[in-house]
Amino acid sequence: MNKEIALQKLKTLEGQDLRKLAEKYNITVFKEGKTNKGWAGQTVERAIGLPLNSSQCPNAGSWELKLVSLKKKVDGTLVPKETMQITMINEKDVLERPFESSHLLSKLRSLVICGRIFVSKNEPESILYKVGTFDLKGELYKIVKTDYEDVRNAIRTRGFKSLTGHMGELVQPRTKGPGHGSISRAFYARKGFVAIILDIGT
DNA sequence: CTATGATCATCC
DNA sequence: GGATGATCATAG
Repeated sequence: MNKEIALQKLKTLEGQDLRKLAEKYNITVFKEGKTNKGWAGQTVERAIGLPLNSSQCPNAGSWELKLVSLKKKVDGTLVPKETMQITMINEKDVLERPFESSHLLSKLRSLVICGRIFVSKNEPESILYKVGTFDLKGELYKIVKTDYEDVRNAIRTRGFKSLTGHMGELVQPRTKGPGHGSISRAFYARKGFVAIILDIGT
C-alpha cells in the first residue's frame, strides 16, 4: 500500500469512534483492568489494512503511521496529551550514522500522523480527530539534528545507559520497552514538537 | 525474549 | 501540571 492510498483511507476514518472500530477488529483495549497502550494505533492499522508487525522498518514500505492522543483544554483548544514515541534507539546505529541517514530522520520525513481525542483513561470513546503528514525541514531540521548529535555525544562520552529524558529540545531519548528490567530506549517527540507536526495550536 | 504499537505512574 | 522513567498487549 502506498502513502496516498493509506491517507485516503484514513480520511474516511476521520470523525469516527476508534473504540467501536477496536471492537469490530477485535483489538484488546483492556485486559484484567490493564490497558493495551497500543490499542489505538493497532486499531487504525487494522482498519486500513496494514499488517501488525514489530519491524523497525516502516511497516508499509516508505512511510510510517503514528497516532497521538490529544486533550481538550477548557477553552476548546486541542493540545498533545503526551510526548510521542518516534523510533527505537540502537546504540551502534546511532554512533555510526550521521543524522542524515538515521532512522530518526527517515521516520520523521515520512510520517503520517493521526490525532485522536483522549477522553479519559477509561477510553469511553475516542474520536479520530485528524490525519496529516509531516516533512522535517528548515529550522526544525536543524534543531532535531542538534538533538540527535547531543545524543550521540552522550553515548560516546558517558555511555548508552546515561541517556535520560531531560536531554533534547524537540526530540528526547527515553526508556521504552517491555518493562521488567529489559531496558531499551527510543526517541520521543516533545509535546511542542508534536503540536507542530500535527499542525494544531501553533 | 525483544521488537512494535503508545500511555501510565511517579517525581519534581 | 509537566516531564521522566516504567510498563502493557501483541506479533515474530
